[in-house]
Amino acid sequence: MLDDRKTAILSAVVQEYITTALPVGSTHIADAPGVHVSPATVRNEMAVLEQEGYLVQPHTSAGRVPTDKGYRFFVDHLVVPGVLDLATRVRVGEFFGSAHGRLEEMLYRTSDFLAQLTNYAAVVVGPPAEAAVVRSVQLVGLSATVATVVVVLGNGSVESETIELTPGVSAAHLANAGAHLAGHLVGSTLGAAGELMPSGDAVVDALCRQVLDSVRTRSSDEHLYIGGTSQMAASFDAVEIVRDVLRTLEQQFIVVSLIGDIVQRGMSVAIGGEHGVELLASCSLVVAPVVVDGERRGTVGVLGPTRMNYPQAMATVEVVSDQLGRRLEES
Amino acid sequence: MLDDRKTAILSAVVQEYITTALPVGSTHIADAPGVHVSPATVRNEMAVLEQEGYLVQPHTSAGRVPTDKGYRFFVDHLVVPGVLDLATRVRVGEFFGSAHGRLEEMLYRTSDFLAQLTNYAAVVVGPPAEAAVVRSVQLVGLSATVATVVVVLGNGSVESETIELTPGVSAAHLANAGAHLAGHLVGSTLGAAGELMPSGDAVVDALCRQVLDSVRTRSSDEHLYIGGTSQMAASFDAVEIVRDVLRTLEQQFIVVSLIGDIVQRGMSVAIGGEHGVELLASCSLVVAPVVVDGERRGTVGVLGPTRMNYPQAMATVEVVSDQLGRRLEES
DNA sequence: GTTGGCACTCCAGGCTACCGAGCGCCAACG
DNA sequence: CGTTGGCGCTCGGTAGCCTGGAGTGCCAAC
Repeated sequence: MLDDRKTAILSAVVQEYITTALPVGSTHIADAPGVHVSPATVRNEMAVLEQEGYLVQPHTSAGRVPTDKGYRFFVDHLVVPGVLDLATRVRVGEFFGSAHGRLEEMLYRTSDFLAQLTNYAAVVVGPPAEAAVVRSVQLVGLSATVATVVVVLGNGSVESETIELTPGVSAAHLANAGAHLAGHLVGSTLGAAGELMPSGDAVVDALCRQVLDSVRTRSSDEHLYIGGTSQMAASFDAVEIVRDVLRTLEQQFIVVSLIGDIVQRGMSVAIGGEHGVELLASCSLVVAPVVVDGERRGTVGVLGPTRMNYPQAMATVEVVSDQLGRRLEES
Repeated sequence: MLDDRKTAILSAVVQEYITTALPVGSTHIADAPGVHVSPATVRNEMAVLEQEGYLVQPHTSAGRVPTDKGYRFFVDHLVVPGVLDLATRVRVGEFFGSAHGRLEEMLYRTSDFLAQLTNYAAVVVGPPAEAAVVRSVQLVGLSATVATVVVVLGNGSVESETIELTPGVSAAHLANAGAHLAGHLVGSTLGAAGELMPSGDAVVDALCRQVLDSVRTRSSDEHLYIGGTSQMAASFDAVEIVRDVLRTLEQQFIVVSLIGDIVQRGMSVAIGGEHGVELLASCSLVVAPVVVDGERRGTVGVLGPTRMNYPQAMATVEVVSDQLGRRLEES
């Protein structure tokens, strides 16, 4: 595809641009490791790289800047799986060692932590509730027309939902339905639980179905935790981009489906326009699935400018997702 | 304090600056309502207003810009409690009419809604858990060493906390403690519940105390919901300010205590430096308590630039807090 | 006290010039 | 034939200069 020298040059351009954010000229690259030729030669090669779409010039006679395709080649072929520096590994270890408390809180703090490590915004998609074992189901009446259903899951998360009661449902109905549901669900997962047994009371059965529907709907949408928006703001200098990114992050379902899409396609990095979300065109996303007991349970990732530090981001995301998975395995 | 004409001039300057964001010159307000004098006279008056600290010039021979003190006078003496336009009132009505579901979700959606109405960032501080009536307490063991306590409150919110069990606590202990706590707490508020009765079992009593402590600690900190950070980003044009504001918002406890402080002092508007939070020096905060059954239960507010549209923001915050209070009364 | 007039100040925007970084091309070299 | 040094060219960025306009402060006159 690209010969060794072009590869070395592309790599040097990407790395230089990542650190300086300035278009990279031939002389800056001439004696980079793996290159060591005259600037003139570098220019010739760069012209080719530009024709092939790996680099662009902001204007004639300026230095070169990597394109999305250039970054793509870089992450696919040139990022060595490098080990994270010791200090960071220690910090990660300490963080997860002392992490405790409710699942939701831990996930939020993880996103914040990841943002601090990378200096980009970080996202954590929580484990879907439907995959966790139900430990308890409870139906609590709040008024004549409103009740709350509370489901406690084995991974430490608690899902609750408010439901409107149809008139004629009494406290006894609620209690029966609660017991019936508990018998049906406790010990299995929300996703796997089969059809509900009839209880012998039509009102109770209808109520159970209503509760189950409402819980199922909710439990299928994944929770999103976003940290480090301020670091994101710091890595762009155009306020319009910051606004666009924030606007996108506010619509959590976009982000969740975007991340789901990336992971589904087996990718770990989405660069610039690749993901197809207009407002995030100047961003890249580095993600890694969180694996618990051999299955994917959520995702962690960082969101930064396309000129983000991919090696560092990838390594950090990798370590954090791994540790988070282990942490979740314990419970 | 200020004679009528100075007052009218100050008011005109503030309003003009709010809409244009440009320093205001004497000719622009010479024939504003309540002024109607020549530019020269306006200039004389403006010079006095500047000496007294209500206005500043960005540089010699530029127009005037209000100071924090100028805004303060404006909101204290010149904002007529004006009624919100009909369209907005209708929107608010529709919003709360269709609001349902979990308390947390509704509060989040409220903050988002308020942000859209005002075009500033919006904050909602949830009702403190300790003031709500406990409807159910449940203790669920997750493993030999971890349990979750779930408290369902009368206002529809659900508080949960994970606790570490001391070795030797059995499932039976958990069940006993759960029942004991339920008997103690259900029907009263977390804040008001008195001393725990001894149950006759030392292990159970210790466990109950542990749970109660942990729930009490958590229930005293108020939950914060922030919406419309993107609108905030749009109203500043310096990316550093956006970053600073985001950084502050990320540390929720700062915002919560700031808002609590403002409300406590009986204020509804904090302008620029008044609140003492360095990073928010170029922001103003308009807040209103949410009153449920005659008592303060949370707060709503908006956070915008010091040159925000105070009349509109104040009216909107007022209406939303009022409607939210009514909505919460229903449950 | 209010007003028109006048001189002054300062910013914003446009214009020019210039410098430097960078490129492409080409001829020469090994 | 790939590599290299050289040369001319092209831009962007910065600095300097000018000018127009908006605005002020002051003063004298009403």
